[in-house]
Amino acid sequence: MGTRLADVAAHAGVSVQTVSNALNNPALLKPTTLERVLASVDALGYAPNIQARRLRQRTVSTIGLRIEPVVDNIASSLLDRFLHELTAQADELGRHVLLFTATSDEEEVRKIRRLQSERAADQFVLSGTHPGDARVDALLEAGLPFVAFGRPWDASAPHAWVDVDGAAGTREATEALLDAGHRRIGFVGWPAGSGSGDDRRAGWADAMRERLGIDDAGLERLTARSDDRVGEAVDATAHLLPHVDALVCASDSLAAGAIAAAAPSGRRLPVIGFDNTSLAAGLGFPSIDQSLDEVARAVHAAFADPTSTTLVRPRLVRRDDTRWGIAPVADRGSAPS
Amino acid sequence: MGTRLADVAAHAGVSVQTVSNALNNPALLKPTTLERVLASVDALGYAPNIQARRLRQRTVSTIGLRIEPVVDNIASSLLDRFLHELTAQADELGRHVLLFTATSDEEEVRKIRRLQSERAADQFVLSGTHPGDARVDALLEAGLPFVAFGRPWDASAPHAWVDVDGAAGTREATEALLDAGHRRIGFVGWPAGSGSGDDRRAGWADAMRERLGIDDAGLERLTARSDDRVGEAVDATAHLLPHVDALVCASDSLAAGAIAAAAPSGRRLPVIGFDNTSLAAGLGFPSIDQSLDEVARAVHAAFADPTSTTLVRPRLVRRDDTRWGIAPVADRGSAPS
DNA sequence: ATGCCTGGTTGGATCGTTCCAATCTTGACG
DNA sequence: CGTCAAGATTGGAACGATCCAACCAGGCAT
Repeated sequence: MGTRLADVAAHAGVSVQTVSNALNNPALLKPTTLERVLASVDALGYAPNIQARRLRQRTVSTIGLRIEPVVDNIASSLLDRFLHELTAQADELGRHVLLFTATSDEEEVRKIRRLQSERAADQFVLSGTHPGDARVDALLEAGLPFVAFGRPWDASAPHAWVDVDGAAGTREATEALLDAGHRRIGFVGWPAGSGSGDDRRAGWADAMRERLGIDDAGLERLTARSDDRVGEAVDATAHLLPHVDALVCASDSLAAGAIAAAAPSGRRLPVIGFDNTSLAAGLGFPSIDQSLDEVARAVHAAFADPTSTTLVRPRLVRRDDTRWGIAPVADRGSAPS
Repeated sequence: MGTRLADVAAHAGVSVQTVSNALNNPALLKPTTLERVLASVDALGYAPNIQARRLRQRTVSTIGLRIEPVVDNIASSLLDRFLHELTAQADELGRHVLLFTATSDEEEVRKIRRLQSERAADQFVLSGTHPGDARVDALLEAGLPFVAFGRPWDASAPHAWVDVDGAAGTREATEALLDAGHRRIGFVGWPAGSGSGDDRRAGWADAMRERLGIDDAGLERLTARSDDRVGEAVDATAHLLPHVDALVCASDSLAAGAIAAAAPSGRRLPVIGFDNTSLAAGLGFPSIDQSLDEVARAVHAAFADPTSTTLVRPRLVRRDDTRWGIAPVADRGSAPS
């Protein structure tokens, strides 16, 4: 509990500084002294007072991360998983993760400023960057060290970022369906202009263009758009269903909506979601997983190298659950002709 | 950035101590000085160095909380929501939340010890306490300040805790179904012996006994049990379906399984889940919500009063979504005779 | 022997705040 | 007009670590 460096020093018969060196710079000590000191350290169960260290070193190695207030939506689970990975890895790197909440981007920037100036955190992660994001420029201008989870849509200066290659994910999903014999593969996405939504559609579109030679007009006819809610997606996909034999979706909510829309007909329609949330796991449909462990790894690395930029490749998680009339991806039997 | 108490003091023409008092104990100052000092404070944009304060005060007002490593399950989302609430309220109380991960209860205790002795956190939340939980006794013995989220199943000494009254929740759900005219209301739960699982079943059982006079044998015939996975729940509820006209479930996963099992028949069967996770929101079935905001509030309060024990009442969230053949709770039309 | 260098070790100052006790004001009152 | 108490302000010592520069022993060259 209350053992200080001085106690260990007295116990080992050396100076305070030597004990400090034993822990932080062991190479400086004569091997025999080192051994003796370390023995005293764990004889007394000493652990350094982290606050004192931080005060002296003028660094807190703490990552500040905003989390959203609770809402009844599904999207947040993605950030939660990222948070878990980030924390697990931070443990090993001797970093800490400090959470705070904010209800708007402006408030987030204010709180980051505050945390920085009161030295509660000295590194920040901006998650969910989007086109027109004012946070990036605000932090750049203030000279605050941060890594963005999300590519720079329109930042005025370069900065460290990590993002998931959504297009690569939907492309993989689309090609898996093509390989399984499907041809009329539809896409259910969000309204245009959302950055990552457009990115996800692009992967599907590219694959369809390349492999089947479909033109833009044709692609548009295979596309449905809806806000990210199951209920709305049900309605939005209804008109698309007669014309497709498989679906790639920009999110699991949309996928769930599509499945709900298709269920009454009794058809076996392969549907692939995005983000691999609990919704996909629960309903049992395949989904594209964002590899958040890799994202977290890249974020940690980016704190050391502020010029780093990383695009992580997501991977398709297959599921062979056939409840709800969901057909597994590789189920050739469900592919017409 | 680097403005210190001393800078403010110089600017305002007072001593360092006076500035400190202005911020922490304003009543001590003459109103005119107070005003002058505060003016200097925000003229210079001063924010106290939190590390220095913690070092001096020998207290860090930081709550340590373990989060589970990522797994593909649904249960974790509950803890995540609790985390969000806890954090949001901590912000306002000047507390911080520090996360760490552990893969076993033993590791959790070790890490808590460590965080305590290095003064990284000085308050802890133990979540998901269960019968036979060794963590509680370990922390009690070590004299570490903690609040349990979960009642004390077999702790050897009293301690602060907060829990959700699961029985009250399932009772409310059951009574809502009874009021809607249902009589043969089944229960889908976990294998006996899980503490909170037994608690949730008790609420349903009590209501059925009191209102319909069903005996234990009868209740047992209306019960299905399954591990907390959608797939298993589908199989486990199959035999129950012919004998019930509504279901109360111990979790949303179980509810989703029950709904999946009932879907093929085309029946409109009201199903109520527990925890109000994204699965319930996504599929659109009613669920019992744990009121995690109240839980978080009680946890914060318990840190101030270590003898505090709180049982929070959950509330039924109704949904009138009829996809999947889920009937809304109050839908009399679906209630037979 | 004197000086010099290098590997080990040490003392003292410092990070920025709050605690504690002492000092200075002020005003009321005999 | 001096005394005393309460009110307001202040100086200095902590909190517990690391930084920095200085010290010491001894091996080697001069």
